[in-house]
Amino acid sequence: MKKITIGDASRQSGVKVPTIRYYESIGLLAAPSRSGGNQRSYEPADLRRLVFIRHARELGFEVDAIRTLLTLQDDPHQSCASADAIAKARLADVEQRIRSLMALKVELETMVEGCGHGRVDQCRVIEVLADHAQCTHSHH
Amino acid sequence: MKKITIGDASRQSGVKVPTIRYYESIGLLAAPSRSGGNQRSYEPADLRRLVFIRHARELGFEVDAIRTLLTLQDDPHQSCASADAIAKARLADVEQRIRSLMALKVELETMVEGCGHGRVDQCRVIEVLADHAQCTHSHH
DNA sequence: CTACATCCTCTAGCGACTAGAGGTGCAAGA
DNA sequence: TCTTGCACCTCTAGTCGCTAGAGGATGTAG
Repeated sequence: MKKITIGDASRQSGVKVPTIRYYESIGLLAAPSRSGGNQRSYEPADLRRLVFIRHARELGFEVDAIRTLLTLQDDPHQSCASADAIAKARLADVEQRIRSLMALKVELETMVEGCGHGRVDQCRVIEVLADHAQCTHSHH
Repeated sequence: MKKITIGDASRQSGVKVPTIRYYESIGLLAAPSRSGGNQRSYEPADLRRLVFIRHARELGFEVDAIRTLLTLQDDPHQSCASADAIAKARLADVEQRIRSLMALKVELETMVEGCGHGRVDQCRVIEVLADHAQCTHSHH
């Protein structure tokens, strides 16, 4: 069997080399065996784990949540209630973020549209920032 | 005129006390005069600046962008092209974020809906994370 | 005068990496 | 065989925008 170096693992998983070492240092990925001159040598299972982690990070899961998801994956006979709860919490968070970003978008659009491209003292961008009362939304 | 302590400034601007000191340390807010036993004493103009900063932060502007916006505000005869550009860049960023969060939401919803609340080996949450090919969207 | 809140400075920590220094290992071409 | 040059190693420090805490000084109310 050919040995998988950290560089190969990086290319095959899409996780950068220093990030792989970082994941090892925080215990998200088990330390692999070393071959020859102290170089890390990975197994296919490690690659799958890295892809899992990358995908979860792309979905915005925090490292702690991923830690839990990984232990669940390691023991497939457990109830998946925890995984479900984590995903639901993340979904709620994403929905909340979308709501505030939408409000923010409206506010920024008003600012940009109101800018007459003249001097700063007529600029709505600066004006709105200086005087919160001018906001269309007052939720923040 | 009564002296405005850092605590008053905090209450009136909505910026926390350590954050005000932090803003001073990074040069976002000028160091105020000190009165008596070395305590900071603010002017009304400082309060307006703090509100400006807080509002800009709430809109997601980075400290560097705020620095530029503040220098623009200080010189109202300048062209507001920079302010406009900063706000437009921020708007584009917000729109991009909304788009990716929407895609993410769809993916999370699929995961959560697909969870049969049984054991982990039938859980779609874990499954989707382990195998990226199962994503409805493939942009990431 | 005594509490007690508020202020001061300074350092360290958060999350999730990223960058760089300074050194070793390894495979391929001359 | 030697050398070139990339990939690897460890370690520390930096990123961003704060936040927390230690340890001490000051200000105010009763």
